[in-house]
Amino acid sequence: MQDVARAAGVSTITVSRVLRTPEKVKAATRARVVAAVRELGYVPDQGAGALSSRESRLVAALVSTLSGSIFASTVDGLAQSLREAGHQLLLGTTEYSSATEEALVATALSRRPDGIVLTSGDHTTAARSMLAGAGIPVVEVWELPEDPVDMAVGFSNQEAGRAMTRHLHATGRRRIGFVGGGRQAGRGGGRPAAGGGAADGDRRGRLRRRGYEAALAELGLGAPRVVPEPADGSMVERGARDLAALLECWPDTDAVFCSSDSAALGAVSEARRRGIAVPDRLAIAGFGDFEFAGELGLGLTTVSIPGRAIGAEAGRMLLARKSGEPVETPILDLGFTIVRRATA
Amino acid sequence: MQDVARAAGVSTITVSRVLRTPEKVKAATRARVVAAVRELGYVPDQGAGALSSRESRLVAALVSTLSGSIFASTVDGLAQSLREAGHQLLLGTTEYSSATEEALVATALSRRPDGIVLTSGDHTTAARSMLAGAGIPVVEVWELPEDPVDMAVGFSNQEAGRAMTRHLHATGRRRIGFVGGGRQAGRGGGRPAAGGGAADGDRRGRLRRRGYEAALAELGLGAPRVVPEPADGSMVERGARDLAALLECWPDTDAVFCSSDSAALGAVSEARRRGIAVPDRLAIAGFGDFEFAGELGLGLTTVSIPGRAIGAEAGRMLLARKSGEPVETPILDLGFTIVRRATA
DNA sequence: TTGAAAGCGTTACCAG
DNA sequence: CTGGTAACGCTTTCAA
Repeated sequence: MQDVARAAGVSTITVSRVLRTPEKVKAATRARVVAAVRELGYVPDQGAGALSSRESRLVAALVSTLSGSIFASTVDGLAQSLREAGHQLLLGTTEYSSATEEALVATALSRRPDGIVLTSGDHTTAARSMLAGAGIPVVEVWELPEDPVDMAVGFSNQEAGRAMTRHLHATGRRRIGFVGGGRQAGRGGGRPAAGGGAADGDRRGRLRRRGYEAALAELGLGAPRVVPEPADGSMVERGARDLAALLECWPDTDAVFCSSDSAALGAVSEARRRGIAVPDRLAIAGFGDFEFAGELGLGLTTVSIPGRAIGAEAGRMLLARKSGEPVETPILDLGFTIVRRATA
Repeated sequence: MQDVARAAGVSTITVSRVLRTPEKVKAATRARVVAAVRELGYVPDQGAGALSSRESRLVAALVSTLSGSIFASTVDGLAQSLREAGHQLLLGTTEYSSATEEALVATALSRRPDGIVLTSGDHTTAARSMLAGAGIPVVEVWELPEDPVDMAVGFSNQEAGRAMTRHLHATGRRRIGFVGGGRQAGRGGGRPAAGGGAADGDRRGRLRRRGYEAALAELGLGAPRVVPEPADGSMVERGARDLAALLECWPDTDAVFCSSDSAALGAVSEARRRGIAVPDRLAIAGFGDFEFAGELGLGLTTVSIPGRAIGAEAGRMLLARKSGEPVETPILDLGFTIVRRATA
């Protein structure tokens, strides 16, 4: 910056002003500075600027994973809305471990971001207190926590599970099972089904399952039909194996709600292998409306989630809050849509 | 940091040492400092540290998009390998515009990252010179550019196109078409098929198409069969429409190589709609080995790419270079695999 | 409209 | 093993 100042015959602060508030500098001076900047290929150091101005123009996002159709579009939407507002995105992946999340919250905060986005509603107490103490806006996405740290954008996973179960009931099904999610709490054990494409944390899957169970109770459909210990492997494989196990226990099952489209894909495959007519003998519903859901005569009935919009809104809320604007809906429910296709 | 120092009865530099090089501080002192850090909930400011040490522990990644099964796992792999090495990821999305990329290169460099990863092989001259002038390691991923800026990790898209075309030939096909990629250069116009899920830039699609054309020539299979102006819309839709158009022009086509699995999915759907037997009457091959490729009796024959490994390797190369280790293979070909399933 | 001085929170360098 | 001092590159605040 000093080089630029020297070349333009001004002081460094004038260079700074040309870059940040050009209208406050006389046109002639500005032109000289701009020329010098170009000439020297000067790229300002935002880190130094942040240190001085106490504004980093950085937003951190902590997601469990990017693989597997779930959060990628949310991050994409977030990155885009931040870019348009001149902010940058610091990304961390927690791999579904809240211990890792806690560590990442610390490293993220050490960059002094102007805000932070989390794709998880449950945090360690240490993480929560760091977040609260950071004094920056926090947005939790993809669910609507009962006890949000600050703001939230998402939808009710429980309502989604309930709604789909009721949809299955409305189409005449009475013996409805649940596949591919909701590992028992306290079960411990390894990370949730890796690779899969649908894993989005036990927590949310459990919420959808709770909605399923609530609907069963409301509708008087008897006890839940869930295989106790989900298989390992990818979500697709798990959907297949869970369905097999489920039919083992309850052969008369006439519908299953799968915790993700990937699991539903596996379940549909398994049903076809067994010669079970879908949906005539067995209705299958998914969750997520992944790319493949509408294709191939598969026509998967599923729940569609506005993933990209969630990210974009999170960015907007964060920046609004930062610039002091009041955020009218700090807990924003973007809802979900039941997409009725062929399988249910 | 001063507060911590005061609380522990030491100087700030000792606090710094406890945090960065604990072994250089006497155990007793260290314990006092650690206690004070915990007590006060002190989180060091890495930005300030970076300014002082000229080491940001930040790596920037510029990808075209995260949506759509292509780069998500690469970014995931990168984030993970960086995290394990104590570095953080700064993410930007270019939305397939090299003008946006140029702007993002500038903003990324303004954070003084220790390295930068790009999912594109073509950059504006301005971008190239900024990258070269930054004096940091650069890794281009997902292709092996002829004229790399610095290092590269990926595979040959052209070879992949050639290999799959030869595979189709080896299975007896002689009238082979190409679907779903390779918009004509210089055509201008809007961004490449959005949403799709398979779009990974015109450039790489074009390379695969070039490989397809090379194979046709080598094998004496006549002129390429490509519809001149690809349809808009999602990649899946585009695959369907392109196939329809292709069969319009060359009704006797007996195989198509689709530039992505999404396009192949659309093509398979279209073929089924038309009652065309796959693969008996028409073989269909994809690219990418997306999650759905192996399922549903679809059994899509495709090309599998080690996306996650590409990201992980990119991180490793970057950090190796940074720490002065020699990088034995600055242009790393991770190859591809032809996955033969049912459709071809 | 422009500039000088004083930091921002940390680490490098050199002493002790 | 520990500390003082001087940066790092920028912006804020106050003057001119």
